[in-house]
Amino acid sequence: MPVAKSKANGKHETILAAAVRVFAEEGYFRSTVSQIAREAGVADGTIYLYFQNKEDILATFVRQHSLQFFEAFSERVKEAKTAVEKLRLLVNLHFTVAQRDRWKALVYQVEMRRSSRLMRKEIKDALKAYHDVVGQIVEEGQQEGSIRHDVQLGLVKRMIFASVDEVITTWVLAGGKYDLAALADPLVDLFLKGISSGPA
Amino acid sequence: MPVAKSKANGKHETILAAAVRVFAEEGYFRSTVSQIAREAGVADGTIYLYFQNKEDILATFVRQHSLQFFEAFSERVKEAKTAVEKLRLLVNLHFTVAQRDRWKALVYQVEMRRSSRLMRKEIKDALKAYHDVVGQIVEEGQQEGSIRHDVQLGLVKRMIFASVDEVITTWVLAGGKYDLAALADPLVDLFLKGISSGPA
Amino acid sequence: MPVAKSKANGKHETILAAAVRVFAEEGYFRSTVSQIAREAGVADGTIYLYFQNKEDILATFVRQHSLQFFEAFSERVKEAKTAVEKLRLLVNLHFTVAQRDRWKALVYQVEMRRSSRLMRKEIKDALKAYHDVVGQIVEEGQQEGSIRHDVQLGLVKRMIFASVDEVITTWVLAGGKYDLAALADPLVDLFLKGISSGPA
Amino acid sequence: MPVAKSKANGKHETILAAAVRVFAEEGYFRSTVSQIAREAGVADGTIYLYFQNKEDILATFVRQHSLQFFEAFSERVKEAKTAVEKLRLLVNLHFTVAQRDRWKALVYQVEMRRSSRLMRKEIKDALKAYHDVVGQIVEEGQQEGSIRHDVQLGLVKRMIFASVDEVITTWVLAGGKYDLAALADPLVDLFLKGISSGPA
DNA sequence: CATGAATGAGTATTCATTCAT
DNA sequence: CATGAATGAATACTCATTCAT
Repeated sequence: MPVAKSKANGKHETILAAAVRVFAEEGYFRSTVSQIAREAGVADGTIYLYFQNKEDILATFVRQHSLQFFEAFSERVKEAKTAVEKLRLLVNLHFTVAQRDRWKALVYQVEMRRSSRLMRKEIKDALKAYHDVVGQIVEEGQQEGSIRHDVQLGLVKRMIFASVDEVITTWVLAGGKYDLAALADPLVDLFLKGISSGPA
Repeated sequence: MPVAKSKANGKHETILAAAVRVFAEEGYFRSTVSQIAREAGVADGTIYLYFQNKEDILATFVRQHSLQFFEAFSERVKEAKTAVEKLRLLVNLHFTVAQRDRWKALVYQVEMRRSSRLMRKEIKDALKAYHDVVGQIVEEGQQEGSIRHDVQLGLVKRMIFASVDEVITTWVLAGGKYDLAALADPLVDLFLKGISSGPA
Repeated sequence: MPVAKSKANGKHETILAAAVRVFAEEGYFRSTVSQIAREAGVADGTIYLYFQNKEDILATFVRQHSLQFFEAFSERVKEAKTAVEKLRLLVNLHFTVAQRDRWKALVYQVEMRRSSRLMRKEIKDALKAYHDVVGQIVEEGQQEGSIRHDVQLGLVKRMIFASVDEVITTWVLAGGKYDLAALADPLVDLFLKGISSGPA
Repeated sequence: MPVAKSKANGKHETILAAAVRVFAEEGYFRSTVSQIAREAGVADGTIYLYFQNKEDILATFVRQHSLQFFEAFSERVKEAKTAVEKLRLLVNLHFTVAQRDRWKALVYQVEMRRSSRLMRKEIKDALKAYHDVVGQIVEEGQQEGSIRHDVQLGLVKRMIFASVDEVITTWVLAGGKYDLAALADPLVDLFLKGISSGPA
């Protein structure tokens, strides 16, 4: 069964991978199409056989990376029974994926947000998908009775997303020196119990 | 006692204010030094009498904005007795300031992170200051007994900073349509009590 | 007797015809070899089996179009007895041919002159052939006594060629809205009698 | 009395003159902005302080050259009494101007027609001005009785313009080897008396 | 003969920064 | 202090042409 011709020889992937490496090292704006081509071992013009322009490379990566993440989550979420378990799983997966390929994480966390017009949509889509997942989990938890009803869903989504995102970004920028995945459970505990000592 | 010469005629501030407006409207990278000069009503070259380069304008704004924020906080924190009150005050102030000048907030929240080398330091400094303040509050709360001891301080700092930051950014990008300050208390409640319904 | 291989399956003509359409619509310089290939229904590389390069396509068309024109003239000139009749026939044919296929005329009149090196020769050849024909007619007329002897042949040739050419070009660029052939006789009358009212 | 600042130091003219030389030698399309800059002794970027883009340089030259030509004609036409004298003057001036600066003539005659969109208008304007002048002369001649009434004005205009144009172009492309101005009167004679020997 | 993926040379244009006035 | 004309490095993108299949 033949795959799409333009992807048959994997040049699409080769270029994408090369671009991620270059973006991670140089930053999106300082990266040059020629650099990416060199890193990918192709001619400059070849880039444009597979991507519309420089920004499209980044957008494609973001789209694809998001997709893979949520597919993986969909797959693994079946293991979880309760909403809390699902939340732990989500955060864990996020941290694990980031730890597995720091370059991808760097681009996804930091460089993605630098571009513009075209990117805005990709970022929005990715964020929305994340928010939706969190939202479902929270609502499920409320039905189960494990999560309070007197919370503003919008705030909860933002708190969880932003915190996870920030912890990863910090780890990435610190050079990936420590064990990121180990922070998943403590962070989820914070989400669940808060920092207050009393019964509030 | 004479003020610094470069600030004597207020041209420094004029340029800074103009730059913030331009950055907010065009985005840092698409902004042009000429645009800023025109907006400020000075010649292009004049910019370089008051700032080292384009990036320095942004860095100066960030530095100054941070400074003002923490000065204001230092002033107002005296009103607060407990750590929890201080936390509420911090978040409230952050939201209020953002709401007061959305353009500044836009640049501070969004554009600041787009630049590089030079900015890295400014961002770090600003973050560190914020983290320090949060850290002090949390430790104070722990001594008071109002905040649990079994939390990782680093995670708490990041959670609080990232969540506040994200809520503001969302508000800014949404065009400042709703009342931001009203979200301060609910958000702090989330920090304190978490989302879990049980006694944990 | 086999025909030239490259013309056996008519692909040569197919490409040529496609090119003329593309050149006419886009202009020579904005036209792309890929566009021509697509219009002709062949692969990009196939073009180069039948033509040396982009310019050669245009040159070939010009050469061929000129040839056909002068063959047609040679054929029809037999009908004419006097030099004046031949001149009328030449101009008439030129106008009629242009009117029959405006796209070809557009390329021949306008685009032909845009290319360079290689084209210079083709244009020269085409012009020379035209000049030769006019020259023969004029000389014949001088022998017949119908055309003055005190004219500079070079100027006469240029006047006739340029005027016919210009009238066609104007018609082409105007979108072929009016009847071009009807202008042949009035134009020849101008050549013959001039604009002066007196007996000169 | 100060001239417009941007033209005060003649850089506008310097660049224009340099461009004409480069266009004449290399042809418009093969000419490079860098070449023009070098020839003018300025930096590449300086070109864009005085012209919008490459094509604007050519357009400016054409506009200016046309203007100068018609101003000169307006001035000198006062010397002429009859329509025929005016016609001789027009053709003479055209030939003389071309002979005076062959480079300008080369660009005006040959390169001008190569560009596109923007140029279309300039060419049209220049042609129209020429046609108008010829048209006025012919009509004046008809009123005087020196020019026949049974001619199509449109054809006469085209014949005269095209013939003059072609004779100049031939001279230019031949390298300006012979005396162009000497051809003015014989050519006008052709226009007036035609080539026919009989009393028509 | 035919294909079309790959090539890579070639270029207009922008804009942060400088410096003579 | 202020100006703004001049600089020139830096870069994404196109497209005619080739050649392995």
